Amino acid sequence: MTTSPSQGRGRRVGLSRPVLVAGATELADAEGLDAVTIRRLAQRHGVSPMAIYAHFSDKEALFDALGDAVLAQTGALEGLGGGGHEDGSPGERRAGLGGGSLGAGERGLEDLLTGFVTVLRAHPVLAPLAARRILDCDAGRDVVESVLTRLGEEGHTPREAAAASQFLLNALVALVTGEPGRTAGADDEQAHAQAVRERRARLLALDPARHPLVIAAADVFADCADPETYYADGIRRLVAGVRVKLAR
Amino acid sequence: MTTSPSQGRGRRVGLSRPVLVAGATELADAEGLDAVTIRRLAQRHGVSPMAIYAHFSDKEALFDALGDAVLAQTGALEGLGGGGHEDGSPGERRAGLGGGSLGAGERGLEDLLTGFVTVLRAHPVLAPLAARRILDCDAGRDVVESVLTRLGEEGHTPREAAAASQFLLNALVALVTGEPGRTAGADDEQAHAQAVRERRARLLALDPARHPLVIAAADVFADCADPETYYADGIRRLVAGVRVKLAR
DNA sequence: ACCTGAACACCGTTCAAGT
DNA sequence: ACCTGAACACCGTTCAAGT
Repeated sequence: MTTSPSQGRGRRVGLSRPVLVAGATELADAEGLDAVTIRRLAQRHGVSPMAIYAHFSDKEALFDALGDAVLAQTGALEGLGGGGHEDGSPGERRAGLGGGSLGAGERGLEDLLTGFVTVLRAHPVLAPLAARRILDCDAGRDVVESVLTRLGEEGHTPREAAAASQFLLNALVALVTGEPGRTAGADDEQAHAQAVRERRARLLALDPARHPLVIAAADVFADCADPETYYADGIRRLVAGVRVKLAR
Repeated sequence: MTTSPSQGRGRRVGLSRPVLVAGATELADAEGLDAVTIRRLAQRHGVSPMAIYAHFSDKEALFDALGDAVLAQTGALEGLGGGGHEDGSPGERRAGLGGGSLGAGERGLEDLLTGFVTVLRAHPVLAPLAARRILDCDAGRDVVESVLTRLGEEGHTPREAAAASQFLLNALVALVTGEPGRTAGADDEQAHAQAVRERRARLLALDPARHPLVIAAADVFADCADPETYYADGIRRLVAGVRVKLAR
């Protein structure tokens, strides 16, 4: 993401964890997670496969690092960990306790989730890896800590807040991985559009007696026409759901 | 799932798609999705790897069939497709139009989602495969059709209902794959308990200045003490979120 | 001390040979 | 016509050999 990676044979000078993570991320973005292979990563950096093991104990460690790297991007966003500088008003931390209405604290939670989902959207195929790592790296825990803080301000008990944060963050990953437009190996715009068209045609060819509503919704299912609205609405619904008072 | 599969060399008599799907499912449940391999599946049924290709064009087709098989289990549940015979009252299909309160139609949607999540929970590692296939097999489309019906009864427009159903079903998969107790290769109870203990200890060892709330919630994050409540609450929140009137 | 090539035990899949 | 074994092009990872 920073500089163009070594091409052809490539110089083997700058081999390091961050460099390899960047290379693996580009590989994943371009060709999917299955393309992220120790051997291909090594080849990409003009090095023997075994050189990778100097930086990652095994493939699982590499994948963990990919998830961690995605989560680390949240640090560059809004006031997550504690040193943010965004548009949100910085002094509303303790406001809106227990309120069910749309008060000041609400905006904070929605902004937080919007920022997180933006990070996940940058590398959709890595989103599941990030989800698995959220409690296993500082950046991920910072996100969770922030969400727990907001939920506590809204009057949730620690247990409730913990369950709710799990719910929220997992659902955000689902939003990203389940985004309608998503096509596995759609490198270019052309292939994507073709896949969407085929998906739509397949739905429209269904038995109208059995699946009338699915057919009527074919356009929505085939492609995500407006991702911004898709995510904004999803987050609105999730936040509203979390605010529901559960019977105990 | 039906009968015990061929063991040892095994008889190669009953080789068929359903038999292979059942074998692959047992393999996935016991050792994870990575253990589902053409070669291991063949060996398990006392047959050459190439014999598998008589029933599935390639590995992707096998995985598709695994997802479809999970979704097919929804047919054995409540009144999903149209010929159900469960506890729910059968005549409330057209009731509760547009109501935002907790009327008759609501119970229907929650029951529907509960049934679906129960099916997914039977084979958690296959849940993502089922999600990808939901619009590509009849059983999956029946579920979607039912959800769309309930949402329409509640006054959603077709577009809204389509987006909401996507949201709901993806979130359910997230609920299952993100269930706290989940441990990758935890065959027995022993290994699971050990993994939970380690996870908890790791959280408790964090810096209390940076992650006080995460530490306080360690128990909730380490294990899902009460799955029934976890899923019931999650579904309640999701349904409530879907009922929210979005500003347009 | 470090990086490497060869090797091992696996993959999915192709293909020509066997019955 | 069907199933198979050998083969090919890949994997992740181990290990002893090179510099």
